[in-house]
Amino acid sequence: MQKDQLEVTLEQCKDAGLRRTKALSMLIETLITSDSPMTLADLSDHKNLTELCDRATVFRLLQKLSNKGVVRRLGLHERAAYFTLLIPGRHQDFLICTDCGDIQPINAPCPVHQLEKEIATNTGYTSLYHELEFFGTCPTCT
Amino acid sequence: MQKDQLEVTLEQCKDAGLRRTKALSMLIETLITSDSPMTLADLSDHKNLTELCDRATVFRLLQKLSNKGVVRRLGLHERAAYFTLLIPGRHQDFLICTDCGDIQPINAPCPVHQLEKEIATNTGYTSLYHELEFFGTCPTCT
DNA sequence: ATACCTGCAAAGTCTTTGCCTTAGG
DNA sequence: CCTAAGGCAAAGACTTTGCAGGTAT
Repeated sequence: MQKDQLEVTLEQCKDAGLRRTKALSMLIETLITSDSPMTLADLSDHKNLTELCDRATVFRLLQKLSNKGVVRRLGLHERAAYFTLLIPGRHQDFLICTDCGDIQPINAPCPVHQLEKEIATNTGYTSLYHELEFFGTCPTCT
Repeated sequence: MQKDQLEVTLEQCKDAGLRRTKALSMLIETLITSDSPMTLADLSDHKNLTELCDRATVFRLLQKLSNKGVVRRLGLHERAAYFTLLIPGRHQDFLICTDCGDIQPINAPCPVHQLEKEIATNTGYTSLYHELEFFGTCPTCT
């Protein structure tokens, strides 16, 4: 099943015009095997890849794969952290344009608080809070 | 109302042992006025602050304010972007420990997809997707 | 053959710190 | 006064790019 996924993804890459190199295969395999997202450093230092290729290669592969929509880049939009005042009782989720970077607050009630409570009880995590962001292309950039 | 918020927040800062300086007041005021989160650069280059103090000052203030729980730092946890394979029909949300950085996938059904559709219709954004992360202190780090 | 990939090393971009001066309380 | 805060400039931490040589197709 995971083996299939590797082939499927490599096929996608081929269709996208990428050559089938060892680095590419191993990168994809590593991502498939991992059950959570990985950073450039995680990947480049992973035993699968660290001997096999340079970090610049991993970087460029990830870059291409993001553009082709094969992988998704999470967090670090605009390469910087965002800060916001922490006002008790107030919570904001956001809608962000992946093209122009425009950020707007969402005024719909956040549907996540209930789940947050459940997670607290189920996992034993304390001081829970969440971040919810929607990304897409805004009408102007379409 | 917003004026009150400024005073309330400055009071918090005072309780936290911070001195009331021009830079601090203006930083808070700027954050209150903004309706979405701002980066270090946004703040430091903002007309309110750019002439008033150095970026290092803004940086240090934000750092203290985060520690005191007056502001929250969004995104860029671990100072790096995360990558994940984009498998159609599969979607993962995450639970992350703010102490040790442990990331685990959440297996509860994601309660956000419905809202995502509504947002698409209401705003005209296309290609919508979302990122949802829960943060807290894991049992081991408590 | 000929694009495309890579490794290496250098250049960028921001963040973070050290140190000495300034100024709240 | 005494200690926290701020300015300036240097140091870090990663990311990103240029170039010369290797490789899949």
